[in-house]
Amino acid sequence: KSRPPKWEPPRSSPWTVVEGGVSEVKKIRFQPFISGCPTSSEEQQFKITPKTDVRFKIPTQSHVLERTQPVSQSKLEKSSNEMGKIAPKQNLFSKLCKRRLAKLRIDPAIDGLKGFHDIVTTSELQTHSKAGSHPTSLTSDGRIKDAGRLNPEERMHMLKQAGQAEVVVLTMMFQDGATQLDHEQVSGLYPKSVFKIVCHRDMILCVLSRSKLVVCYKAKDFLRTVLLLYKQDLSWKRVAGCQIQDPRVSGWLLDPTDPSSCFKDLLNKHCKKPRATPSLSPDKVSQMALNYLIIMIFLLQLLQLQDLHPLPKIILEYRQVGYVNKVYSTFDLLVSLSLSDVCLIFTGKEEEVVTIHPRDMFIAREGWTFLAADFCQVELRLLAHFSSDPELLRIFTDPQADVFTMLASQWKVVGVDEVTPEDREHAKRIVYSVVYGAGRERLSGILGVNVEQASRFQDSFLQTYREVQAFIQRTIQQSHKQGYVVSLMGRRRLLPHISSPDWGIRMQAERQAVNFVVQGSAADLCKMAMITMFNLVSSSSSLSARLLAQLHDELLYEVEDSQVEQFAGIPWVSICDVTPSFPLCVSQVPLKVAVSIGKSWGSMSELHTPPSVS
DNA sequence: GATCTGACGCTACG
DNA sequence: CGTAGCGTCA
Repeated sequence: KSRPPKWEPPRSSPWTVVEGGVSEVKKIRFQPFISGCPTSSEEQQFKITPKTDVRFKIPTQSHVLERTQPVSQSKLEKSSNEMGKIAPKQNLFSKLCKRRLAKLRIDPAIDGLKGFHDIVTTSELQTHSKAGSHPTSLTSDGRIKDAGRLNPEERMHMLKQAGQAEVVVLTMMFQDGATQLDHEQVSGLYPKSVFKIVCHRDMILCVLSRSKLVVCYKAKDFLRTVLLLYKQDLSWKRVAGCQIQDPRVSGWLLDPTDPSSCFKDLLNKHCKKPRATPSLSPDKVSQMALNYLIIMIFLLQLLQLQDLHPLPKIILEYRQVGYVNKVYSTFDLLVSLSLSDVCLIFTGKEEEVVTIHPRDMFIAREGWTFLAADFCQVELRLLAHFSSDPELLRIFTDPQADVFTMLASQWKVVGVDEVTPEDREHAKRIVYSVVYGAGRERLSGILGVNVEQASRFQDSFLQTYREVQAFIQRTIQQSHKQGYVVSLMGRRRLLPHISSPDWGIRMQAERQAVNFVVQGSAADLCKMAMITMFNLVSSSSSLSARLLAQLHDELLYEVEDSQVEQFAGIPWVSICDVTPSFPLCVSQVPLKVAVSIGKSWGSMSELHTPPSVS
């Protein structure tokens, strides 16, 4: 009887599609689905001595599902029966998946899972066949209509209504007929004029293509699910403009302290405004209610995590093994390993050692290419912008030159050509350390010299870039005065400890102030670029690139091979300053974006250096 | 007994 | 020096 929580305060929403799902971990844990991967029975404790090739497949298994056995109808029913009686509780499995996959930062659901289609089709079939004969809560309610069974005119009518409605409420429906909205909740909210529709594809698309508000519990999951269901003939662009809100989140955003902030309140708040009717007569309420449509989405519990991505299963199996090797006992550790480091794997049997560059594990789909856009030294450039330091600006005027290389050569007193990558990294860390206010001791630790020398270096650095120091002082003063600092796009950071009597605490707050202005602004920049790119791609009819990951100042895209050139040709540098309020367009600091491409993340090579814009 | 939380440690990145 | 994430453990 217990269903997923209804209007509980927002928690970090995992990306589960349907909460609950499989009742027993055992049942799903060991489904053999990779050729070469050991199979197992449910109870049996087993040891796997994986073949090397299996292990190598792990990172590259973006298409594992193609090999997934089609789910049989009987299996469907079995799982649905299990579902019906067991209260959905987040199980170990989903938890694991959540945690592991979060690490990859690559959305597993919208990923290219071609094999998924089979399952989807089956589930749709069952959706429709079951809908008619379905339970009590569905058929007994005359307001519910199965869109799949409507005749064309009726369907047109429904679509029209969906298009006209002021607000559309979406809810997923479970197999026993329960929804994310209580029945009472629904009825109480909109007394007689509510339409419920067991949803149909066109309906969903129609609703999502609207520009008006759509309210949906677990909005993100819903969108993801829809994209997954119709991925074969629906581009995400089609729904890119939809406004879909999760009432929990939205309600919470409206007022985090108000526990009653919920679905109902959200609707009220949203709908009262445009109508501007302070007092609502019963008539008006029902009139308004006509403008709502409640659409139910019938989903099968089949849409479980393990169907979305092969990785969780693999991880689980390897977890069972328990000894990928002595050092890295679980696979997840391998994933979270330093991306720049080399990872050693010792195979169990033989004494053979293989080396893997963790970034190599991420490869583009067939016919696609990774394209990374890196905002070179944004933070330093922003520092130059904020401080207007002539020396620093001068360094950035040459678009070809590498700042840290120059600084390194200056520091080590060697030619620019002689600077090793290590030197460069070294210089980089030193520069940032000094700028952000590292103390003498700390600096000497990083620098690897004694405190005396570190102190000298620090002084000489700040002497060379006088305006930088002035900027730091300015920022600190400002933070003292107003208690907060502001980033480039106006984001504020409050610094409650800025006036602390404790010297240590106060100094820390001051360093944070300086750091935030620069680092926070860099983050603003990157986000602006992401938004601009999103709009650019979604409004383009041809481009199909997807953003895969954002690592600080690098945006990683997956681009169709044929579009690589076009995509790379995008004026990346000007991507950031489309906002009218963006001050950098009048700044004297040129930005630089390095575009690199590669078939795997580990083998990216720079494409070209676009001319900078000043 | 299972689950949540916060401190701490580690890494990467600037 | 700061930020961030994630894992462990009490």
